[in-house]
Amino acid sequence: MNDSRPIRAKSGTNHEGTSAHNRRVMIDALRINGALSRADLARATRLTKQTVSNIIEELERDGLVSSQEAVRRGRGQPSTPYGLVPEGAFAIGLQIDRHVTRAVAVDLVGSVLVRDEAGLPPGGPSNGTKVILDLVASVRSKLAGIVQQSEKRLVGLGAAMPGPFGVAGSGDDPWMMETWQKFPLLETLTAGTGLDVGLQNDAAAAATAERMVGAAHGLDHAVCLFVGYGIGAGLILNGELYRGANGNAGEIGMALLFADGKSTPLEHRASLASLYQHLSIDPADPGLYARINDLALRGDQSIHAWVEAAAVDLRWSIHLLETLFDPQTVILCGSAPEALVNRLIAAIGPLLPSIAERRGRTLPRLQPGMADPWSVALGAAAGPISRAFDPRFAAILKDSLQS
Amino acid sequence: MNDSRPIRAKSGTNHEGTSAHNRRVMIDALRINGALSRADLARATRLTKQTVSNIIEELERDGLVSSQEAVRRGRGQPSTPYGLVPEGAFAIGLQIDRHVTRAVAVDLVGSVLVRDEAGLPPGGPSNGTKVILDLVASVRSKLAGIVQQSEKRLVGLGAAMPGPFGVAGSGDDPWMMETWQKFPLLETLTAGTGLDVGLQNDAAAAATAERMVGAAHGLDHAVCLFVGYGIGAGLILNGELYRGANGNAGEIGMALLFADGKSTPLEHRASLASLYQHLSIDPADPGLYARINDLALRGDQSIHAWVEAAAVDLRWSIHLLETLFDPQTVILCGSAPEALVNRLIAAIGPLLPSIAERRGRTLPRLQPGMADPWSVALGAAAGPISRAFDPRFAAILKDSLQS
DNA sequence: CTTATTAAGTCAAGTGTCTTGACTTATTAC
DNA sequence: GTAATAAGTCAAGACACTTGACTTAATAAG
Repeated sequence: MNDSRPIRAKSGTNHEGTSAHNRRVMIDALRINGALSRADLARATRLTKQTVSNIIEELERDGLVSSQEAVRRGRGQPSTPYGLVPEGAFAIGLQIDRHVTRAVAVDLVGSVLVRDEAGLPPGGPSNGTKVILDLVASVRSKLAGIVQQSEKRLVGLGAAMPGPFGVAGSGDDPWMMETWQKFPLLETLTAGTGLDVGLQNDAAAAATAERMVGAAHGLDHAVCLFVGYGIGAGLILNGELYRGANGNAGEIGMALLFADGKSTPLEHRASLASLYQHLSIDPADPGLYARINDLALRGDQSIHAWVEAAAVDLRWSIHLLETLFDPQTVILCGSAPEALVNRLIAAIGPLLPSIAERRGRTLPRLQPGMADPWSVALGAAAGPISRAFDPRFAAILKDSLQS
Repeated sequence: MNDSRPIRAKSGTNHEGTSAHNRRVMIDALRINGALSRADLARATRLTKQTVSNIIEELERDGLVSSQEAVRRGRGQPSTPYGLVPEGAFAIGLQIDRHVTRAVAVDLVGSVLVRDEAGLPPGGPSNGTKVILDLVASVRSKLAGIVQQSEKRLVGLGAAMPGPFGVAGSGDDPWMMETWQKFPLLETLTAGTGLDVGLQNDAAAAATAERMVGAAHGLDHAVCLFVGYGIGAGLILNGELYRGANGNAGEIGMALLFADGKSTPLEHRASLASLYQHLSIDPADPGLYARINDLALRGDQSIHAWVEAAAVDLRWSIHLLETLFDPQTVILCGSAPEALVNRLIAAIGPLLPSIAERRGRTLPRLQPGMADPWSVALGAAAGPISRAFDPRFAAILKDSLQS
């Protein structure tokens, strides 16, 4: 009876877990509602006034919240609102894309303090690693030049790149990201920066950004359809980013569409890659963004056909995401010029009927999100901040407390 | 500054939440691994031996676990394994389908102790409510006849019916479920039984059943594709059933497929309803199940064409679910005869390429699940048991503790 | 202007649950 | 037979939330 099978169980919790959760709940409440008094916090979180007082005192000592001018709200002692201190924490966000890498430094409330980018040489990680590490170091030192003690308050480095991760020979990827996807990026970045590093795909990063400072702010169920070089969906489910069993959830770009007897991945039909192909543009062109923006603003005919075709696929994608995830809202975002995203949204409507057509909806079914080449890097930075400060089941458990 | 906007915040937690979580973690560990000693539990949950001892003692007093014969495992004092006591808790599961309603009584480990069914008269809730309440009462009294004190250990009533819920005029539903979907079933059942009632769609119930006693046992990320009168997906994400913002997540049957220039919901192409139509069978026929089972077993030609056509759509559905949810496995189940599900699985293979093709997979991408007319009722009953005993984020929070 | 009422926030003691470290018990290895 | 090992208990301790009385500071009412 040599019974050495591993025992699977979820982790238990203890006082520290309780306390960690309550701290996170306070920060979350202040992020969603803006400054609140301790009495407000006590009512909203169902904790006692005393507990809230203790936690707020601690958060204030830690430099995460600060008191504001007292507010008279009728009879009774005026309340003292507390708000998040933007300089309470920082994170570095890193986007690795086909031809370029971008890094930003972001604070606790999601403001971008530093941004910087560099071209990625061809050849994948062997040539790109140094560029990336230099870029991160540069952003980090610029941040240190702007705010004091930034290093002490740096909660981590979030990296974002196109997925999927760890998939057996996707093979037909013509954009050379496969070498990056196979590369031990996490380990390299950890070793090269000494920071706590997280990795997610670009759509997940975009969703994280939308949740922190965008259209998904305060929502617990939102899907971000991200149109970039590829296309993917970032999933906010139950108030947390959903990653799936292997970090590849939401890779809708790999969904196969059947038409005319052949199957094509969505990504080949509705993505900037397909637009570049349609326009016969070199994706490595540095003036790309401005050029597309210009075309979109002018309503150029050359872009029109692509927009119309992509809108058909996107309309269906949105319908499908609504049907499967039942979110409060779908957000269309991208690392594309805003003008292009707006044209897409205009062309997509009206939406297909779906379970999202409910009586008493308050949010629109489809909303524009950030459309900005920096949104992925911002989302990448939002990852560590969310992991460090948002209420999450995992944060309560013992195995997440020490390590 | 009359500032009375509602403040949104997540609930905090306290010692009770900690304790509730740890109890649930113990029960979960025993459910997944079978009987375990306190020392094993302490290692697996990262709690101290002492804490585990206290909790196990309490669970034993509550009749949820019991000690087994001591086991000698080499040097050191023999360990005393503790296992779940099946009679520790019971739940009633109720399935409401088009022409029939089924109820089961289930124990803590998911064994069905009582099962009973009744035909549903046409006319929707106005005629059906009494039938349902009588059925529940009958199952309940039969359970009381089998086990002592069953009423005291009844944790709730789970109901399952085809979704979607609360959707504005789905209109084209030819199966008369719409009147049920609009009916305040939850309130009626609560009032009529005095039990804690939960409601979910049939696919979600099937997934809950698979997680408790089926192919998803111990998995944290699994998708159950449920082929019944309609078709839907039950989602186990992060170890919990995912319901979406409005309880309609996974309603893949409403996904529109485009072919030959027109759009058709998946449900009209791959579901038992479509099979009945294909075979020109009356779905109200009481001998339906046996007849289909017989046809499937014989490999009848009349069923073959439908199987082949449905397999195409199901293959694609599985591909899509893998792509969007990145689960550990997809489970095909149904309220269909097992022989039919097996034929479908055979016809579906080989699967389409997707992100599920990973190096080092241990689980098959597609597995057969329960195919049994009673599986939905079982899953419905599994709902309250899961809510009462599985580790869940919500169970830690203060607002779930008292009410 | 005075007093009652209301609400925010503090104080200090209390309670529940996990943790710690020493100890007991039971078995196998040498 | 003794040492080593592992399960499990005991009792004190630590931690974080709770309780209820109290203080502070404002508005409403007379």
